[in-house]
Amino acid sequence: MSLGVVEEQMEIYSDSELQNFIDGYDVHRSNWMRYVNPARSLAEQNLVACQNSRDIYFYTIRPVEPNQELLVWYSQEFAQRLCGQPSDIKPSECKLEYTKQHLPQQTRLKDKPKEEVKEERDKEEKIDVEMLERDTPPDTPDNQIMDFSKKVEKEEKSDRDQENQGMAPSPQPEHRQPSLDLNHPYLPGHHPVLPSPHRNLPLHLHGLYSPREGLVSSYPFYPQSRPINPPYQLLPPYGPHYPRLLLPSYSPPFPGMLPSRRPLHYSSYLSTDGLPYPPIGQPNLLPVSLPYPPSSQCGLKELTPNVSPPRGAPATPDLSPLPKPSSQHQSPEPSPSGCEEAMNLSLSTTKSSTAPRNGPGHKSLPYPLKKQNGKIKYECNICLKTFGQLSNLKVHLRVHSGERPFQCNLCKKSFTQLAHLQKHHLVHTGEKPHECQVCHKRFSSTSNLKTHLRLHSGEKPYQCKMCNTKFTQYIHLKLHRRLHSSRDRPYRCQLCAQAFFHRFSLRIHQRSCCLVNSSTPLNVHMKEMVEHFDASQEADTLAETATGSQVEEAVEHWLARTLEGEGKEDQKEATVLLKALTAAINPLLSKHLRPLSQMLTKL
DNA sequence: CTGGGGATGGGGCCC
DNA sequence: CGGGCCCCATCCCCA
Repeated sequence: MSLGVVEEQMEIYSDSELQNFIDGYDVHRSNWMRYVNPARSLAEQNLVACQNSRDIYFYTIRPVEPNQELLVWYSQEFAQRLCGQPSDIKPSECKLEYTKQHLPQQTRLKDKPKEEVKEERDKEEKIDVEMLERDTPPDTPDNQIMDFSKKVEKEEKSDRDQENQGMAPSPQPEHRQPSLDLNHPYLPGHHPVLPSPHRNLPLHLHGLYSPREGLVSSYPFYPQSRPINPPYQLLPPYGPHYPRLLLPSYSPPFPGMLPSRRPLHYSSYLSTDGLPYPPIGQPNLLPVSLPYPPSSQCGLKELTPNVSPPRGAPATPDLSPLPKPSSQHQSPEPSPSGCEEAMNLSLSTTKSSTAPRNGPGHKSLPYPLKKQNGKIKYECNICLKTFGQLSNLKVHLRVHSGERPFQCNLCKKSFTQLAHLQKHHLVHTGEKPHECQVCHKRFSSTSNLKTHLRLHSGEKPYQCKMCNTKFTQYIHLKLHRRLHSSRDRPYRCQLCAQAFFHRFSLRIHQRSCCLVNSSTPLNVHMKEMVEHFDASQEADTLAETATGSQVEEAVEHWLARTLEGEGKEDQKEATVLLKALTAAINPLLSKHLRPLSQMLTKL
């Protein structure tokens, strides 16, 4: 096998109905045909394909040596034969649709009048041979291949008949190098295309469809208005926080293997356990791209193309992560229609079944939808945050992608939002538009003014729960807390090593939260409460020899003070905790401790 | 150590 | 859908 195994998926349509389907993805179901690749030239081919009715046959035209790649040259003759078979499909009605996302717009060809005639004939009946392709790192085991294929899209009329060999970029030596493939099979739509003819040309279709024959290609992510040369030439490096492996929106090759979607993080895919896909042999060789599109032109106006590219590569919508499996396709059968449906769990497809399929978003909505309280929420697939508006999510995604489209032309700092850049400009101008009405001191930001206003109002919203010291700024409270943690705590629990200032605190701790499963959230909360009480004024004023009832009284007092102004839910929870605490404090109540602990655990 | 201010990040929401 | 505005949170620096 040469570098870059290309596996194909071929679909034969008649009257827009899937008639036959050859699946080369499922290693368990496919045969040798999955290893058939497109030849780059006529001379290279060692395999010839032909269609007979709804079947596709391949035969060798020369000896195929071991480890030699199976290569098919889809010649013009083949196209004619394909359409001319005595099937129920008339030759003149043959149409092949082919789309590659990363096909550059340059490869499109101008319409030719002949094609229009053909289009008329297309209306009667047609064959759609969909070829899906994926590139695989050369040494990726077959059973460890992720589906990088890009499903063929229907094209709009204007996109039809635009391709022929002559105007396509001249073939170059094939670059089936991992370094390319690993980064770019899912180049964002506005990103450039790899130099490889494998990307630049619909290699499968070399010679298969001349313009006369109505080769149809559509590049839904390369709208005509989109500049050919994108501002960012290559996928920029990613921040370490960003998942190296992101899934395309394309449905999995093994739908039945999909686990329940919830909760599903990207990390889930990275895990070796319960992979929805076959294990990935070499994750580093997998395509790296973002699951979401950039905010299209948004922000780019702020950045000239030659400035440092965003760290996160914007991606096309169909780079979205896996759509959530729906109940409609529980079948493990990897049918193409199933794939389609899985992909169609998208906003765009819910709009209208008659909507053109060629636009971005046809295949999948890169923004998983969620319903919360009857309202549609857009969920970030990376951190699972939800947003009420799609635009908010899009902006948020820059956090993960590292995209910072708004750059200051003075200091070259870049920002995720235009508003942030605008605020930043005040640094350079020295402008302080926000004035304190009390002391007339001016501030550059409203938030800083608000913080300042607390000085006048005396408001100190940040209070240390351990010592009740209040602060105007949260950062001050955080710094203050370090003091508590640095103090010596002589009483250490032998079970969990937690230390306390007071012996009675240790006693409460050992009789309550350390007795039950310490990993339950409520128990963790309880541990914190004991810890806070231990550092409180009430605890400090208690003698180490205090009786159980005295400790209990101090706890109640501390809790009441702490809960001042807290919400009812917090108070209710605290009440439960208090019962547990007092039970632990008072030996007479200790007999109730176990059921109480069990109750807490269940909570 | 506390407190004040500057600067920035990021989300919500309206237009 | 994106821009604009507002808000809160956070970090850093310095007195």
